[in-house]
Amino acid sequence: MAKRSQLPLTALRAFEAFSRLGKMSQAADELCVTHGAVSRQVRSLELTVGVKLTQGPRNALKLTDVGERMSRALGRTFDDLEKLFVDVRADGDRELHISCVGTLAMKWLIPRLSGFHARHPELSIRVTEAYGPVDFGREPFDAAIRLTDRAEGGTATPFLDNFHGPVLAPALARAPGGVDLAGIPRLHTRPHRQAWDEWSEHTQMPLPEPPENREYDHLFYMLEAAVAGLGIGLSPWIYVANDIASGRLVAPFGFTPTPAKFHLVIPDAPPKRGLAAFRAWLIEEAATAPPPPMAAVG
Amino acid sequence: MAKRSQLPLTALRAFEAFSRLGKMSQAADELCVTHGAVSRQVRSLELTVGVKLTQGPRNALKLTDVGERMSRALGRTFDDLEKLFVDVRADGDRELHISCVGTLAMKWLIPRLSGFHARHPELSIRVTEAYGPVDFGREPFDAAIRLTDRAEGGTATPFLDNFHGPVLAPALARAPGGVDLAGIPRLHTRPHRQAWDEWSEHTQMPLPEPPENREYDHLFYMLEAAVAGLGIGLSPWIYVANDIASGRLVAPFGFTPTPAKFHLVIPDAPPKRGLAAFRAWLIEEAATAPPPPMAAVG
DNA sequence: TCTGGTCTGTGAGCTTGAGTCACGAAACTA
DNA sequence: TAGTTTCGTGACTCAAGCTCACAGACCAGA
Repeated sequence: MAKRSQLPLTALRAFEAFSRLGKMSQAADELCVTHGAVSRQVRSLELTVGVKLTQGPRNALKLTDVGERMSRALGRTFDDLEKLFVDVRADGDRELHISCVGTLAMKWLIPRLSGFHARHPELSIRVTEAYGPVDFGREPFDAAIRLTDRAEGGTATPFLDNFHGPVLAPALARAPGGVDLAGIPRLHTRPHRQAWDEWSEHTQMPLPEPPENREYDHLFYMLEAAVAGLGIGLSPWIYVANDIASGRLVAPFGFTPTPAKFHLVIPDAPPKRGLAAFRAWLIEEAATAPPPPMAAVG
Repeated sequence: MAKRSQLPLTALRAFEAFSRLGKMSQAADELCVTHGAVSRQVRSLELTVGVKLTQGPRNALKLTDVGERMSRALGRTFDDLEKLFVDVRADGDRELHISCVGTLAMKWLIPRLSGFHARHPELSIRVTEAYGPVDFGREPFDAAIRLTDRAEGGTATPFLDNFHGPVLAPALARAPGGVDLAGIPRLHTRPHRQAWDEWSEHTQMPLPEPPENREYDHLFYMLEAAVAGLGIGLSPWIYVANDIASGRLVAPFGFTPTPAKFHLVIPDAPPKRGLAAFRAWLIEEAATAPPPPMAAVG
């Protein structure tokens, strides 16, 4: 019986508008439908509750007593509902939800976010790790950060160049005769096996067969292996900047720019409040980030 | 912006059910839909409010903080809505809404209703005047009273025979030579012009041409004219029983049953609470009503 | 009393939101 | 490793809900 799952919500909304405005045609305007639609909805509501809610001649419809009572209660309830909805939406306005490739998020974006919060205390950033192409019509993201060489599904603003280069533990690099790619085990990541070939192409450096190839499921594991002296790995600059600064890793060949850059992708449709500020901050932050040691031009 | 006219009510209901039950599949059961429907609605709600409401792996979905707050407020609001709806429906249950041919309502039903109220104080009867065939699927009536010789759109129970006969003012009837249909102006009602012919047919009485024919828009006007001595009119018994008892009118030919009887028509679908009591009372009341003076069998 | 204006009711037909079905993926569990 | 539970989703379907256009009821002013 009368469970909430069966509530005729559309009819209730139509009746609420009619009862508040007094005229079906005005209610229709508010609901952006025709008066006929409201008329049908009100009639259908009367049928399901089994009570007449309206009375009087067509051109001067009034509510019945029951209709009057229902109107008052309904009005309050819809006020609540509307307020709730607006509140939650306001939460949404205060929060920028960024979809970001996980590695950049962890090593670059999140460590810098406190600066953004200090400058824009009224905005909060929520970062979700994601990799594939983003579809703003399907997921509630306000923007996405992706490493790509072309825009995809929205307007993409490049804000950070990407560099990569071989890194290894200092102890391994200090071997007699300098760093020889043919003499050190080579470390790979499974998601991006072609990385070394790309680097060779970008730098025009020959890539001799190494004594051994090791493969890791994730860049972080690979980097830990490199720090431990297990071989030489290829890594984007931003992920190892700290390790190089602290001397845990060295980059004997420097870093080379890749064609792909980090882009901020924003949906074409509605420019969300705070997004411009975020983009400006992002570009500024990227500009002040320390540049990598460049590759010795071969 | 975010006006109540644009509220995604279905999505809100789906999310409310999901947030209360914790599982999409349970929410789907409650709403009598598939889990896919709930999934889509929740996702669409997240898109329109621009906030993620759920998080976690598929098989153990949780609400986000915003989702949690929204859930609480939504739950309360839907509680209100459900309660309101049930209350109004309960009003409907206490009230029997009868569609009744106006003349019977005024002269017979309404004067007797106090007896019904005394016996069933928990029920209230609302009588609306109507004439045409009733469509319970279109109007919120619980039952209808019609003068007909066949059932129409529902189950019809005959409860009161219909009689008709010529009536006129006593002064006019006392004319020398008794009442002569050929010598008295004949009164008609516009909605039922063939009434005199039907009476002639039922009684096998010849119907000579009168000196004059007068036509009235409504039976009541015609009866007033008869009381005023303007002519002889044909009226159903129940409408003139009081006038005859009080001597304002006389019926020199008595009254003749018509094939049509008064029927209580009730919808086939849901037997409304109190309707059985009303029908019983109606039949009883009709049985104890005084019979008319019968026609002298010609 | 006529005429024009306002408002709602309604038959017929159309559009699209909401749902179904069936499959797949992700996370557990034994 | 197989089985279970649960949610996400592409493709398709269907009827709730709407529009359109007309009609009927009422009113007001000339």
